[in-house]
Amino acid sequence: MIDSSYDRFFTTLGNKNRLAIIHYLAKYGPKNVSQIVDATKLEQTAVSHNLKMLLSCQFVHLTPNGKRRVYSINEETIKPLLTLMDKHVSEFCKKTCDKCAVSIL
Amino acid sequence: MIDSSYDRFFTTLGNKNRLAIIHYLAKYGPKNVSQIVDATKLEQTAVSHNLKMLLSCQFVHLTPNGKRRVYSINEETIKPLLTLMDKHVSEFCKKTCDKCAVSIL
DNA sequence: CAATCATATGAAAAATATATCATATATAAT
DNA sequence: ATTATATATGATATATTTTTCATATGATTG
Repeated sequence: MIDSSYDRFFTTLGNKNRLAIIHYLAKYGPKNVSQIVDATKLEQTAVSHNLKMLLSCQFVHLTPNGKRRVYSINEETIKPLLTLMDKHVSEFCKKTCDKCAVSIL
Repeated sequence: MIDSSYDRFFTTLGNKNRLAIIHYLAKYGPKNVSQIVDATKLEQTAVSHNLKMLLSCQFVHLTPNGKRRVYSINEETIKPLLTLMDKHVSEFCKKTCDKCAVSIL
């Protein structure tokens, strides 16, 4: 199954908390772990675990700064990706959004 | 968490078997359930369950034909999506593909 | 260099997703 | 109408993910 390579790619994105982190970084720019913890109200360890996954797929970049670890979004991939999703939602889920279980923002 | 709406969207894609179905339909055009079962070597019930999820996100379309149910890919979304993924993989995983756990096709 | 702050790691527990099994439904053929 | 074929559904079993907990590491400060 030659295409199963995308598997991890999508599962990494398919998670509320990781998407929350992505969204936060996309909106407010580079942030360190504590800031992400404060913003998302997730536990520090959960944030670290999720960031590790995001980093391993290179959806985020890491820039250590002293004892802080600053994460930033990989805009090149994430921005068009989210745009594509928005497009899909608005085209195919216009009036039947319960059908596709994706709410219109 | 305004962006959690994408959640189901990505989890639906983040599964080996559903990606196999998507890939098969993308490559060979509209197929009925039995054909998908034969091609993917999955159980019929598993295929039906997975098709239901894909349909609910409108990644595939359904055209009943007699007692057959013919599924086809939603090219408008799937094609650019896979293109985007390919791009990401080839840009960010060139030599370090173990890092992002996505193998180059 | 001991203490502290920021973050990461690994293992176990809890939650969620997926596969499987039994069965239902719908169309078609006899 | 009965039987066969194609597919779907719901409940449960199984597998995978995610969270949590305890602790480790690494940089900074006093």
